[in-house]
Amino acid sequence: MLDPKLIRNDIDNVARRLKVKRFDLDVAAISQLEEKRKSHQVETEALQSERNSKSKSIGQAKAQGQDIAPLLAEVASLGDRLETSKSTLGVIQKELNDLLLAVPNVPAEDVPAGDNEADNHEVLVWGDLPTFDYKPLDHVEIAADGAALNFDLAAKIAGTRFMTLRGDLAAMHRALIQFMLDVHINEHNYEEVYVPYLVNRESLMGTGQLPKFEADLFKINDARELYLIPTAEVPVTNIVRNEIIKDEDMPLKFVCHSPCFRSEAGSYGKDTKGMIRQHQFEKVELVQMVRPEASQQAHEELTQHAENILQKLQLPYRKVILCGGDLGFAAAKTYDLEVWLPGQDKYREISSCSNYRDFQSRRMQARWRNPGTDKPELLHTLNGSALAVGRTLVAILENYQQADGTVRVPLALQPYMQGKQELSF
RNA sequence: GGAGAGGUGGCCGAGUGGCCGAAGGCGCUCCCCUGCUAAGGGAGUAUGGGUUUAAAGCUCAUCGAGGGUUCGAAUCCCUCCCUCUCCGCCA
Repeated sequence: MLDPKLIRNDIDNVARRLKVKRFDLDVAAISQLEEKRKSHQVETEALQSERNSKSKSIGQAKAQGQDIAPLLAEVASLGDRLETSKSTLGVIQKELNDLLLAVPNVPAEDVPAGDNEADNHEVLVWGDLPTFDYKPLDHVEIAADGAALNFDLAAKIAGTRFMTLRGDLAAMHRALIQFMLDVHINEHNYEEVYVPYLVNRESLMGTGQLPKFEADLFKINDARELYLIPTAEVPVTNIVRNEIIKDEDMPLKFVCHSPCFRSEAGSYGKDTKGMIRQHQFEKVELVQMVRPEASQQAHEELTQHAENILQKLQLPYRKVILCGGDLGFAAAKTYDLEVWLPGQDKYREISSCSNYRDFQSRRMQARWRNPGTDKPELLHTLNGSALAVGRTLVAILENYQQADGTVRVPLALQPYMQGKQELSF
């Protein structure tokens, strides 16, 4: 959520900046509602104040044994007026709030203009693309012939957009998770957390998935109204919801492995083949809560932490900064890391690292105590995949494939696989 | 799943209709006293919002959450959530 004060005082500027994100802020509707809100709130609070003081004097009169009937008469009509005023205010506030909850974050100053993926700017390219003396296979051709990777089996068990892994491939999948966690914990100084995979509405509101993107989520069909997490970002970031973090505990740096569940409504027809787009996948997620002035620097570092995984695995990739039109709802700025997939002959997203600034914090009331002012202030949140495990597996299969149909195990991963150097299918 | 007890400020804990945003204690901050240590005295110490910006002032809300009763609710009623104890079940 954007700062209501900013929207009140500088709405045209906010609208202008949101244009970069291809979002049309309804300035007229908001200004009008805001005006109504103000007058009704002032009126309601005045009535409340009056009622409070009258009630107090009734109490005092009663304590002194005086007749309170005249006072009661005085207050009689107050209740109704207050009731009316309150409910009108409630309606206005809800309307305004619903409107504001649907307004995306303002992009950072250095976010390039653009409509979609095609307009993202390349920041760097890393690694040499592998060369093959045959047409490189895609991961499905490499692994799905045998039992190692099986979509039909998963379809029987669950449905489309699921997969099963068996044997060495399942082990490599697990090894990747372990490897990534170890690097982030030991080299990048993150604290590992384990969190619920089912979360409530408030948590999803906090990070911005709700109310706008309900269709992308799997919802549990019972009275508890829980949702399967689409990313560990949701439970991990919500650790600080309604909290005031001590300055000496900042910044908080969490790493979390979790499964992710996405309904991917509207994605049908895209990536129907293979494990690129699944309803369930594993991810190792980095989350940071930092002092506001530190978030830009933290964003660069966090992205570098994700890049380090790709570099250790010797996977060629490029880093792009998302243009306004491609930027997510809650993000102020995002770097995507795209890994090279020889089977597709292109770069594909494997990580997305975002700075949310105070957008999520404001929704969550996540604060830190600024020692300069000694007051609670909104902190900044960031997160990034480091990395999406399934897509990393795809990248290894395709980049490390050999003419005889086997796949080499990246050097960094071998200690996590009992020294195994090669997978065959 | 069954039975019971609870949820109050950073923590402990009082409060069962008005004088309560909340006693008292602990902790923390500042000051005083004291040649160290220990002890003692005083003051302060929740969060969010509104009031055209900031500060002050004024004001509203918040005692797990949401409704209700009442002129007035931490306190009474209803629903939900959570915690604890015992029994059952269980990885």
